Amino acid sequence: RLRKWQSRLRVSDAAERNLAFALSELDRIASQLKLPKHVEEEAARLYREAVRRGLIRGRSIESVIAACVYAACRLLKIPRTLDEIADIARVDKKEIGRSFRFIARNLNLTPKKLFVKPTDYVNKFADELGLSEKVRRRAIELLEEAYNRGLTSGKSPAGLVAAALYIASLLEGEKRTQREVAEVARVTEVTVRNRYKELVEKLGLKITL
Amino acid sequence: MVDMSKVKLRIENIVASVDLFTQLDLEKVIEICPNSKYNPEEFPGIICRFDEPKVALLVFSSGKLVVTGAKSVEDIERAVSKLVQMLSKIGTKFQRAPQIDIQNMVFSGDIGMEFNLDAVALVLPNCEYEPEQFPGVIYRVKEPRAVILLFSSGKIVCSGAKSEHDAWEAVRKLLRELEKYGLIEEEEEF
DNA sequence: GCTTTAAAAAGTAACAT
DNA sequence: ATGTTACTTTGAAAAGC
Repeated sequence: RLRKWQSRLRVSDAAERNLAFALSELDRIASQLKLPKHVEEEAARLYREAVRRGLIRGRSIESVIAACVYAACRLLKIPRTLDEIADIARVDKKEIGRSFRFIARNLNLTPKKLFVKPTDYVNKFADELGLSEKVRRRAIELLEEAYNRGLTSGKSPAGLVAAALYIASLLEGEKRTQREVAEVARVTEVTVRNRYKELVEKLGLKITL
Repeated sequence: MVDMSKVKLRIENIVASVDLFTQLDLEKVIEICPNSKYNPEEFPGIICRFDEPKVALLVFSSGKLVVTGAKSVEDIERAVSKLVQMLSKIGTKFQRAPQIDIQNMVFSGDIGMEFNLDAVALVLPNCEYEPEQFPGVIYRVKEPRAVILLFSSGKIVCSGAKSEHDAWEAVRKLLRELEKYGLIEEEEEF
């Protein structure tokens, strides 16, 4: 009986140590990303739930915590790219993505709950690019038009928003380069260019610059 | 009834496990396999490729094999016969006929209609859609067990099925769901 | 869990020219 | 700025770490 007792203590010790480590890792990521307190709390809630359901097995605590941070951002509509999280977490993007998809499946985080409007990304990227409200509005119009014409399905939302902002910045006379826009959206210039070409072509935009 | 008349499926790959019921000395087997690779350090089996039929075989010392890349069950049977003949020349004795089990079949296909994947993911239960990471909707069918990747073009990939019939059945179930949630009508907005 | 095999879908990325 | 090649996702088995 004593042995059983000791092993229980050991187990709870390990569980507590893991939780403490996970929460400190969460704190580190949240503060570096300057996330609102409620996002950090949501991520912690998701992590505890994932642990309770045994979803951590076979996955590193770090990748799951990073995945919970990303999921919390999505659920609370705080735009943050997976790349930004991968930069500070010490697991690669691929691993975080796998953990994210796994917890999303098992905690019933449906595409609907996780959906973040392109508008939110427009504002985030525009903030970082110092673009005006006029440019943002124009970019959003372009994105709605593109969506209605079936040009967005399957494409990277970040790439689409980047291209829309690039075009809007040209149209409104607040030009940003493809490189600048690609950098904040965390996509390559080639992606911005490809989306840009398609939007200009299929939406019949005339850009004379 | 679901309209499957425009749906197309094409076999792309078949994976089978095979038991030859004979232990194999891989050091001898490598000698008779032209283009083969064997690094026990990184992988315990010999990786062997045939041009006709065009398949890749993983040969293990237990006498078990994995045959991949085949486009038909017959290709797998021919590949196994070919290997058995090669092994016979090396003196391997066979007590009984090899047992072949189809483990996985991969199909590419087309539903014949375009989809707004955001709309699909919004209402289709048990699906995944993360366009930032992968352009298709991932839909898991319970029975028969299979997974279908649905792209905005209407093209699909079905994997995990153990027979062509199961693959068609899985696609039929996906279409039933799409129809049930009103995603089949040409809701293409122009 | 990982290692190795094959193949498609469509998108994005990496590196070369 | 293009073009090529390569990688993302799905599935399963093999023997062993």
